[in-house]
Amino acid sequence: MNEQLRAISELDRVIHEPGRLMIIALLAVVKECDFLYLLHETEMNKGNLSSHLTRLEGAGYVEIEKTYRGKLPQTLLRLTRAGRAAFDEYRKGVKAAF
Amino acid sequence: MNEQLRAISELDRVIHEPGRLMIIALLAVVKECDFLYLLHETEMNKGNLSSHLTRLEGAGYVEIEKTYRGKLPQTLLRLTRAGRAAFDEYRKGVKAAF
DNA sequence: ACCAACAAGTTTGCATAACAAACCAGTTTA
DNA sequence: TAAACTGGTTTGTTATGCAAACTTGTTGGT
Repeated sequence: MNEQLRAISELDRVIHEPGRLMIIALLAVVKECDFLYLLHETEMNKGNLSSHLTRLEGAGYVEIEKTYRGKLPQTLLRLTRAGRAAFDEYRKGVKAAF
Repeated sequence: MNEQLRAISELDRVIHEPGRLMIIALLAVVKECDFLYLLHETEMNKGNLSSHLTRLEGAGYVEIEKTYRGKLPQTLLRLTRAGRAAFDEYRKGVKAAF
């Protein structure tokens, strides 16, 4: 297998999924945001966004903090250190593949 | 949605799958090859490779020609014009996303 | 001549995964 | 006080990727 194909085959599938890639790319820039911001920015539906976030949390890439804004629930999201590292790695892989 | 996210969300899912991305990246370079070459080069198993190729054929991205090498069957693969165009588009999307 | 092993793929079955609809707890508005 | 809205989560269905098993034919051994 050549280098290009190797790079492709080693891409992190958790990050590779476009829905999650959008989430991570956003969090990499804004550091922290809430569920609704992600919802509007990514144009996903709520169920979808929720499950992708849960998946990212399970992978240790995203931190989910549940709090309140006034009396309404609010979910805050941040990239973990591991998440940032995985994203950097993913980008290196993409660069290597193209 | 910002430009980066738009680019991500519009990535062609048929091409985005790493298995198929490897196939297409290879075919984009070599123009034509056979099943076994792809098999060894991508390190997939046969079943997997076969179904990805069928999917790519269904999308109109790859042409499958069944022939013989001596008495043994041989399957030749080429990118179609549409396949090349889709791959170019995909790469533009990736560039735009990172 | 016959049977086992191999070549080149394809089909089948299963476990995940993505997606959207339905749901839920609490809050604000009319 | 009931209807509608907020901010999500859970559930159910569909699709997908994957590998094991199968298929069709060929070659090799005895």
